[in-house]
Amino acid sequence: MARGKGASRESETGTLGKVMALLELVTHSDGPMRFTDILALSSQPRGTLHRQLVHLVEEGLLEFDADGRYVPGLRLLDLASRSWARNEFRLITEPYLKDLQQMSGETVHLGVLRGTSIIYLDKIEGRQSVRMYSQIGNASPVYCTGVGKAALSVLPDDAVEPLARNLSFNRFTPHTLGSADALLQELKTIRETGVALDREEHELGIRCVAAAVWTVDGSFTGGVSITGPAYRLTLERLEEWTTPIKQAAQSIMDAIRIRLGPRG
Amino acid sequence: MARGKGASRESETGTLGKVMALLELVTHSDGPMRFTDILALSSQPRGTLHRQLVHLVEEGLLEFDADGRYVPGLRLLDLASRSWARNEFRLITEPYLKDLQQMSGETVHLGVLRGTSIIYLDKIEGRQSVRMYSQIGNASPVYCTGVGKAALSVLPDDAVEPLARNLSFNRFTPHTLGSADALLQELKTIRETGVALDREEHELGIRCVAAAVWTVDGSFTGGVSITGPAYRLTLERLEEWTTPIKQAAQSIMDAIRIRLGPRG
DNA sequence: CCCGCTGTTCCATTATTTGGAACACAATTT
DNA sequence: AAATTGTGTTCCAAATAATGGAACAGCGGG
Repeated sequence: MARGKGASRESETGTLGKVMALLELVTHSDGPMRFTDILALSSQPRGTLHRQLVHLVEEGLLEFDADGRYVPGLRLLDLASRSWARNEFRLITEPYLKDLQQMSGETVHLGVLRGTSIIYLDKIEGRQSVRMYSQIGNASPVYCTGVGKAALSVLPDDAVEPLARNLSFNRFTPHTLGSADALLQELKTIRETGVALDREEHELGIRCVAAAVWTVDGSFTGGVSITGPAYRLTLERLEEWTTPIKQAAQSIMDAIRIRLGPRG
Repeated sequence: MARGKGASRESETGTLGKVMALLELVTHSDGPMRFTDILALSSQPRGTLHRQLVHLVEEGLLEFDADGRYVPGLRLLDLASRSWARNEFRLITEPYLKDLQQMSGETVHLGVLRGTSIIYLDKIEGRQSVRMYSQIGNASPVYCTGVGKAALSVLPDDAVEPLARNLSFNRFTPHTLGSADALLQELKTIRETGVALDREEHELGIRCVAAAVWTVDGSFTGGVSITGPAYRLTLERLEEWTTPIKQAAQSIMDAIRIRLGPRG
């Protein structure tokens, strides 16, 4: 009942919430974790922690490797592949992504806003696309990705402000936006031009142009982007692509409206 | 304590088990489900079911779309992408898969046995690899895939028998093996030749050669395969590839042994 | 042989889940 | 328009599962 405006991380979902926090802990770590590693990070008594881990392993969400360390389980893959294969927005968007890819020759992404992250829902690469999963599903910060900034630019003001204020700005490169004010300022420009640029803000040598894609009912807030190495994606190039990417975003939104009715 | 030999689906993992069963139900359905749809399939009282769904939604494992239907949540993507990116066996195997792909020009898979399914851990396609996720993470039956049969062929006898007896054989094509006996018979041949063939047993027009990859401690049982359209993968072609694929499997097992110590 | 580190088990206490029933609300039928 | 059926949501005492402290086991090193 007491769901605040989003200040403190409250409302643990009973047992499930605790177990998921644990799963997230192990999944987001850099490598396999031993019991003690987890114990140190989880602020739970040993007995409890142990039982929760056993449950997660029994469910296949974690695995207990031969060296006695916990690693993410493969059941997650199965669940996720179905989640992805059936995603409505991804299915609708797919052909437009392909068009953008062909037009530009560069890598094209579809991302969606979840909390303070962008989750990449799809990715289409130029030639030999080898490592796809490495990007799809990845959660990246909103404030240093083209799709992230584009998505924020179409949120209502009363939603953007608090979200921006709550971010912790990690300086990935010298160009990364470093404060809520800087971000809000940039969003103004994005609203005027209709496209968001990532000028090596997340990774040095990588630039991108993005346009927002959203539904009025808020069920989807995200964007599409064209990404590539800075030496190919000169500022002139990016400029050239602003029109096609805005058109693509518009076409996608039209398609969503047709497929999903008046919600869009 | 009472973990039977695998006869009846026992040992619900307390609350987590029930909730995961629910998540699986929704995730494995053909499309979005309404509350009532789920209620009909879940044999739980409305109140309970409702709260569980709310919890799953709060955790991002399910989403409640604008039409009031439940769909798999995107948090699964994030969890899975990390599970995949870090998977030890996949990382070790990757270069060998690439070699096989280059040698054959066809699609190459890495799969691992989980229960009575093969989960595809990796896939490398020839040219434009567009739909990757659609295969990675997918769980396919053991008895009608090359990787599945190869994996079974290296299990100890006392493990194969009960597993085979418990399968329900779904006839995907006229060539699908239809009984435990047929499967066990085929496994004999596979043990002799060292490779497993899929002669359009899962999908008409698709053939594959596979070789098993496993560790003696049982922490990995799976295989690699080369898959493609029947008109290109003639029986002579498959024959040609038996040696390279067996060599690749052996190299992978050597690499595992080196990386993981004497476990392999 | 003893010590310290790691992981596992036990069980009374405590908190959460359960599930029946009542409550809303909308769409359909009479 | 009123009644009915179908859907989804809320409530709360009873049943059940999770908790967590402490004791137990195993092992490698000093």
